[in-house]
Amino acid sequence: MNKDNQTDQIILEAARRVFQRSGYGGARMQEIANEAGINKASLHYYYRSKEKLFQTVYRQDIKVFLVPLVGILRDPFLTLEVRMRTFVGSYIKTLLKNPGLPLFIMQELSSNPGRLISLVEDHVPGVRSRSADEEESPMLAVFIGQIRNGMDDGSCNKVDPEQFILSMISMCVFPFVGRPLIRLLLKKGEQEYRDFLARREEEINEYLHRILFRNHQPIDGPRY
Amino acid sequence: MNKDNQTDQIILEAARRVFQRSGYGGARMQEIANEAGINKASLHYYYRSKEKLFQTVYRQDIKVFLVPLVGILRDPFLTLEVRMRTFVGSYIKTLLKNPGLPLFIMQELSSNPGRLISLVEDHVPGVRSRSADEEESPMLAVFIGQIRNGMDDGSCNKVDPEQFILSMISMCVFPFVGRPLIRLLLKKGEQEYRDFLARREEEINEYLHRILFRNHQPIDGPRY
DNA sequence: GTCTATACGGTGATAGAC
DNA sequence: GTCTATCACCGTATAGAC
Repeated sequence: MNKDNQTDQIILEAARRVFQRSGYGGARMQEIANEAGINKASLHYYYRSKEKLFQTVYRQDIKVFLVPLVGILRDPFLTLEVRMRTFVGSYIKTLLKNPGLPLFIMQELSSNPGRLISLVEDHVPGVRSRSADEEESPMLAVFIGQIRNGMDDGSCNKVDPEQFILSMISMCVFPFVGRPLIRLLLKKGEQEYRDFLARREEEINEYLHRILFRNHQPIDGPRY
Repeated sequence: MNKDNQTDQIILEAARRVFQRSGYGGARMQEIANEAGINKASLHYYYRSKEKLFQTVYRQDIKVFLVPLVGILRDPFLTLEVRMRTFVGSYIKTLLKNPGLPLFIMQELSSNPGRLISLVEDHVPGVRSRSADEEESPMLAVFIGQIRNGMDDGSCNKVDPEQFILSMISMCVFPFVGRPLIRLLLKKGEQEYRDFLARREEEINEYLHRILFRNHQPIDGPRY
């Protein structure tokens, strides 16, 4: 093993795996130590407490999970079509690389909102302002505006923009959150399900296109 | 307080709330006792161990979560359109009544698949047979068959049936799993988000219709 | 059936040698 | 920086009075 690999990084990755597997309450410092191949006391040397270690991991994970999402949703230079395709593609790829991420984030956020909400807000600019001088989240303003414009000029079908965006996110994320249950339902093995997810990107793009641009010709011909 | 209310039922409901809030690892027997308004020792009198209590709760929750889903997916007498609308309507309603259910189920199933998979299989007939004499889950066979028929006779657009069904489930369930994050993203208060979810049923129905029946006229006129 | 008291094991955290 | 040994506490579970 390369000793040049910083020990604190090794610990962090081990902790990430254990926390994602078992959650904060279920994780054991001993298990993290084993996974990192070091002693339990060293954990406390690098990260003073379990809570501190957890927050370090969670902060990074939130960043990985939210930054691509937020960036693409807000980007002022993307057209509506490109924004949607970019979002779906980039998100599925991120999640294929970190399959356990979304469930972990939702789990902890849900069981302890007060403790973690500020960590989320650090990566979601604009949500903090409760001043209500804007009716909608500024993060979605551009996206929603494009959909509204499209509906006005007839290039888009009628949708509730927020419901539409939520549907897009749902189709991308839920297959990872519900993985064990869906695998059971579809009777798919581990590798088989991975392939299924990899094919999902273009399928979602097609669905979104039909919802929003039904009156136009499909971009691709039939594929089945 | 009415003493006729069976104590074991009161305990069960208290345990359900605490387990859903904190997960198995995070739940404390003391907290459950407080929530039930009784002594900690009485928990062990009615349910010998934490594990036993948890399994009782989890078995019921899985049933509530899966039985409507499975029933509608398998029902041999529903047309394709009615099956979809029934599924979405019944599912959103179930989840509005039990908002914490899906995250709880996925969480525990994911952190300890081996321990709970058999509880799921009890309520999902057919998944157990690994004999592979059918290529697909028998539970989805009818549904998938209807979609295939529709594609063959031209009444349906081309979709991957499994991807389509997964998308339907995703749009229904994810808004509940990701509740805290979505609320932040959309800047919605608790009641506001409930209203948003209540309106979601017809929106999803419209989306599914556009995906699968795009060439037909929409059932309703524009609503926005 | 419900309580108080307690046994028992495990867990986070620290002290101190090396 | 990394280890062994140990502490203080907490959580599950049980014993036993009423």
